[in-house]
Amino acid sequence: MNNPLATEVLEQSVLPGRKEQILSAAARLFRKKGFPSTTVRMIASELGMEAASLYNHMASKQELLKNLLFPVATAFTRGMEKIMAGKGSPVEKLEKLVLLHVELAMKHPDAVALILGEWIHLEEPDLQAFIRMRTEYENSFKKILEQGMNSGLLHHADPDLAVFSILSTLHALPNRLSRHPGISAEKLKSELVKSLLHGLVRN
Amino acid sequence: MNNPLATEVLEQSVLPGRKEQILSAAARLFRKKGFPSTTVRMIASELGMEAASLYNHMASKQELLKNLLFPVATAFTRGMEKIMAGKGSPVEKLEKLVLLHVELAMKHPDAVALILGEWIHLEEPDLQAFIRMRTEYENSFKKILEQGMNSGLLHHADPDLAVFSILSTLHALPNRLSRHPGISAEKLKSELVKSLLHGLVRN
DNA sequence: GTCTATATGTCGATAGAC
DNA sequence: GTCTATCGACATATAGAC
Repeated sequence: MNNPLATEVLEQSVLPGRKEQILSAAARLFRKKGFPSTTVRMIASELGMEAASLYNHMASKQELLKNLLFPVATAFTRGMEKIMAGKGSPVEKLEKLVLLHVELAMKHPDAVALILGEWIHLEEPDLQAFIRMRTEYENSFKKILEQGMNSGLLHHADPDLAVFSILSTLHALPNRLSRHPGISAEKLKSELVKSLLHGLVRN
Repeated sequence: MNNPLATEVLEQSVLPGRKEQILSAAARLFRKKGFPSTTVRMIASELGMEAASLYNHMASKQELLKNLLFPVATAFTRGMEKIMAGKGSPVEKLEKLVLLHVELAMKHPDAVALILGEWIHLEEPDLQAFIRMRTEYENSFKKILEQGMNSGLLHHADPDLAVFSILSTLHALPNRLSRHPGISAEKLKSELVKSLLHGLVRN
């Protein structure tokens, strides 16, 4: 990881410093209004300061986006590595992946929400780096699905389409959480596993 | 419908006039770069003209977004009404809904892609009107799911979460199509039905 | 209907006082 | 570390010639 702030941001210390406050406000605004429509004046206003003062804590607005997206992407990558290296059947690994998405979405709803659409506003070379991380994550996901299909635990289906289908839902989780708050991670995970893995139609 | 262009746009005449060319270029750019980051100069440039000339065919950039989003929303609403009024079991209706999303995503990938995230850039009162249409669509979707659960055709599950899960995937369909082109609508629909309705895990 | 020229506003970012 | 003041770039949209 090329960003020393990553763990700091995601572990969200109890007494956030100015940098953490700025990132938090930026995440909320980027999510609500989109990155290009969010002005540095808005971010400053959320913290009761002037726009110029922000530049004592950051280099640019673009840096804020980068420092939100990469810690999230790294957290997903680390989670995937841990799950792939661990024991368990492919089905159990898929359940762990669902839980990973649920937990990160609950812990950092605004930052996680940005991976749905705001990553397109990254500038090079960060944009390519981000896409690369996403592709690797999807490939790992597909590998687990293929293992499940080859071992007979899962029905045979187009693995690319299955990855797309499951990840489309998991990426949208922050939207779901903001509309229906107060659900537990375990409950949400088990409902998602039912819907995503076991299907709705009765046999 | 308050917009006389709607059917015209979605039916995409074989010899598109200037207005249709502008909407088509705008949709492609709004999708690729986002609405706020797309400039009217870019749209004009795609058609080999100057930005000022665009204003002979439109009132504002905002109007372009509106004239792309509402025809799409209306097409989904009309499709839903037709399916709900028709015959068939809840499961068959769900399959028809999947096909509706597949066909609209294939016919108008750029415009349909905008309903994923760009609708937030609508201005009032259009924003409220759009959200209302979306909520009604989701309620109809939920009603069909509940009918399936009550009649024993579907497993009992949280209907709100099921709607969220299925629609998250269907809304992302344009992304899937741009990455894996060349698939037939019927093939894509049947794979999605397998993945979304029947589940992956073998019993 | 398209052009050049421009009005008007806001953006991200910097300079320099305190 | 926060402020006021401001720069230069670029945005949407308009005016008016052709």
